Amino acid sequence: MGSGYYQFCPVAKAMELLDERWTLLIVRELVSGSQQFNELRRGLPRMSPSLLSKRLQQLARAGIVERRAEGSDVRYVLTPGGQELRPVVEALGTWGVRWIGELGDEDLDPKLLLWDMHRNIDHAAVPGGRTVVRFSFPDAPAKARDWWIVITADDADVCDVDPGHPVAVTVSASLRRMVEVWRGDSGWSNALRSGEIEVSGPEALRRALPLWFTLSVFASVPRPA
Amino acid sequence: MGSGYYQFCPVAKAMELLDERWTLLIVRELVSGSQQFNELRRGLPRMSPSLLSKRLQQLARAGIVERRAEGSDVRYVLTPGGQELRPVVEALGTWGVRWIGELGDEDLDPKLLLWDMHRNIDHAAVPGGRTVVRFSFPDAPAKARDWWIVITADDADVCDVDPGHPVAVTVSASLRRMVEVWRGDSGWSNALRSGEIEVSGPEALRRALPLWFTLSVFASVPRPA
DNA sequence: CGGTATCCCCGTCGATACTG
DNA sequence: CAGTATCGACGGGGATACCG
Repeated sequence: MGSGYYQFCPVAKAMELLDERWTLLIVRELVSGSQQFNELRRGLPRMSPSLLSKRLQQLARAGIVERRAEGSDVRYVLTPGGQELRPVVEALGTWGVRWIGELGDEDLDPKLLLWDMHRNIDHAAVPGGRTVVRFSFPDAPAKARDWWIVITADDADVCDVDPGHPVAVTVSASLRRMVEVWRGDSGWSNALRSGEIEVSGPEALRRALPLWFTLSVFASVPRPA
Repeated sequence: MGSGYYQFCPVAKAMELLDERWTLLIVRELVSGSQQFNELRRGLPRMSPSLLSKRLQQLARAGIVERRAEGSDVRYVLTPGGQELRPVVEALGTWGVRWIGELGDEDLDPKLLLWDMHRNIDHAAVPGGRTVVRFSFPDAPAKARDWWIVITADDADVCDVDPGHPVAVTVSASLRRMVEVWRGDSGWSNALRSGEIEVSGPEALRRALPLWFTLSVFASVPRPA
């Protein structure tokens, strides 16, 4: 960037750091609980690893992130100053979900959707043992059509190939509708009633499934009239 | 920019618009009450007019700003969606004032300081008629050393040349200290007691002067321990 | 006052490959 | 897993001049 604004205004000073491409999305990921390098990458698929590396260094220099290496285990952790960026991220998301209505087809990344969903599972609501949910997006390109989330008592994994375990429930929907439900643009119940999302499997599980997934934190933001 | 993040996340969608250089500072200016093109420029001295023009068009296209031309009078006004960016600007400023401690000498722009101060005058606290306050920054370059604010009942003007009217009070300080007081990093009383800011003039006015200026909205943000 | 037009430099970012 | 290395294109944006 031109790098500096040459202003003493706190907003300007904050933006000198935060207006660079990707920076605030990295903070979002950290706020969401990601800590490892490749974990961050999964939440930022279009970002090159070198750029992520560079940004993490910048954030560390700025005192927003601390790099903690214990042996070969490396973790990026928000400092107290970094944690206070949470309100910034929340304000941006709240604004975004209200005022950026239109999502392009390019924005509908199933990998990202599943990655988001898997880390917001309400494990207490899911039956014990191992539960496999299959997602099917008939309108997506062949390679991105089928996904599985394998849920256990305290973990969840995303697969883009059949993990082999028996599937408890299958969710079938257009990618767009599924994203809209996740974001809270549209409700589960409407989408189910209209048949735009189909859930198949034993009735008890079918009914329970919407409770397994805690939706995006922005889903509950009221929308403009 | 690479322009898009290709994510449906509301934070990402918001940043697609707002992470471009200068954009959020324009919003800050609009939130602060500026409406005319050259008024905006005064709050963004280092921004080229062409870029400002371009950004305003982008903001208009995004539905954040409305361009209202009545005859030859042109005003840029925040739409309802734009007004809801206020919490974003406030969150950024609140974070910035807490965690970006160090201001470079380059950040200490007296023109910007006076511009900020003049639009935050508590006219009810200032004596009636015309009151002229002179600011003197001995450490600033010759051309930026002396400034005058001419305050009337419902207006205030900044001059960088002596407007000729009798001066009611003169404030003398280092630019840095004055900025720190304005931002709330340092209190009026400390700066006055230590002599780092000197106010000269009739005692009643000298005492009253700190009340004439409402400090930055971020001045009251509590600082980290 | 309210902008456009132009010009060119330099840094950013993206893509990809590769290493310990 | 956790990054570095390299490379090239592109375009953002800074400066300045100018117009109605």
